[in-house]
Amino acid sequence: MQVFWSNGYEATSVRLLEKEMGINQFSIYSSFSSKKNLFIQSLQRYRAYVKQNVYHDLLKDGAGWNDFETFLLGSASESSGNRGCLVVNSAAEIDTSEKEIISEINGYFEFIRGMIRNLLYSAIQKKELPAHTDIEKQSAFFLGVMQGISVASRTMKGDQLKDFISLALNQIK
Amino acid sequence: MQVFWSNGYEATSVRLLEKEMGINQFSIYSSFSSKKNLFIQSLQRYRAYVKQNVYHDLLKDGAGWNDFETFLLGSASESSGNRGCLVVNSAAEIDTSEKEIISEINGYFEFIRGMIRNLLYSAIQKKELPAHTDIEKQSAFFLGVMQGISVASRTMKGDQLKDFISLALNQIK
DNA sequence: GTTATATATAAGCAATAGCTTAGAAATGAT
DNA sequence: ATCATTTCTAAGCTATTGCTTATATATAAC
Repeated sequence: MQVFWSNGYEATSVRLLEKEMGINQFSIYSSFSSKKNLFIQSLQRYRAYVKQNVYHDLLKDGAGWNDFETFLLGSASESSGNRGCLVVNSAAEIDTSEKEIISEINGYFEFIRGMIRNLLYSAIQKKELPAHTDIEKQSAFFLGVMQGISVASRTMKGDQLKDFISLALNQIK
Repeated sequence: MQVFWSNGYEATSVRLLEKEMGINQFSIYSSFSSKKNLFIQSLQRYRAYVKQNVYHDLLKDGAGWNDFETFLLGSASESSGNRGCLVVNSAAEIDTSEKEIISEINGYFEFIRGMIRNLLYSAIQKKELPAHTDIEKQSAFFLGVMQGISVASRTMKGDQLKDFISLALNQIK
C-alpha cells in the first residue's frame, strides 16, 4: 500500500515492491497472484487504514458537523505537499477499462460519501445544521471537495489550500 | 498530448506514441529528445488547447460570473465519465521529485486561477457579485473545485456531479 | 527423529521498456 | 542534374518489465 501510494500504480515495479516489502518476488506472487491483485488488496487495505487512522473520530456515533469542520481545517495544515489520497491518485491514473480496480475505487468513494451523509444527518439532529439541509446534494458536494483537496494538497501551498477548505465549509451556511 | 491524456504518463510507451503519432521512434526522439520532454511539451500544448477550445469564452474581456456558471454547469452534463483534465491527472500521478513536470503543472494551475481571478473581478465590476468578494480566497476555492471536478468527472455519475457543481457555485452567494 | 508441508531464495524466462545506430528516401539549393 | 542536407524507416541496443521454475530452508505433525 505504501509503495503504491508513494509511486503510483504503473511506476511501481515488482522489484521495488520486493525491496520495500522485504520479501522475494515468488513470495509476492504466491501470496497475491499478480501485481494488479496486490494493488487491489492495497486499495482495500487503504480503506481499512483510513477508517482506523484518519476518519476514526468522524465515524463514531456522536460525530457531527463541528468535528468535520475541525477535521478538514486541520488537514489543511498537515497535508500541504503530501502524497494526497491513494484512491484519488488511482482514480486519476487508472484506465477506466480496468473494471475490478474501478469497482474498488467506486466502493471507496461510496464509503466516504456514506460517512459524510451520516455526519450531515447527525448534524441536523444536533441542530448544527438546519433541518432542510439536502443531505444527498451536500454529501455529493463534500465528496467532490475532498477529491479536490487530495489534488490540491499535492499542488497548492498551505494558505491557498486553507482558503479552499474554509470556503467549502462556508457553502453550507 | 492525446495519448498521454488517454493513458497517463507511465502507461504510455514510446511504441504506442509511435503508432498513434504515425511516425517512427527515431523521428520522435529527434524532435522531442526524450519521452519526458515530449510529455512536458504535451502539457504545454494542452494549455494552448484548452485556451482555444475549452476556456475561450471565459478568457474574453467581457466574460463574467454568469458565463462561468453556465460553463461549469454545462461541463457537468458533458464530462461525466470522461478522461478528466490531463494536468490534474498528471498532478496525481507524477512524483514530486520531477521538478520540470511539476513546474509545468503549477504554471497551468496558476493560469486557471488567474482566469478565475479575472472572472471574479469582472463580475464585481458588472455587479454580478458584491464588491466585498474576496477574489484571492474565492479563486483558490474555485480552482480547488475544478480540480475536484476533474476527479469527479472520472468517477461520479452525471447527477451527482451536477449537485457538486451547483452547490459549489452556490457557495459564493 | 523422520516425514510432510509450507515458505523462503536465487536464477532465469519471454516480452517490452526507453533510446540509438545504420542506412534509405525525400527535399532543397545551386 | 548534382550534391548536401534533412527526414524518414528498419533493425537492434541494453536494461527492466511482470512472472516462473527449480531448489533450499524452515516449520509442524506424529
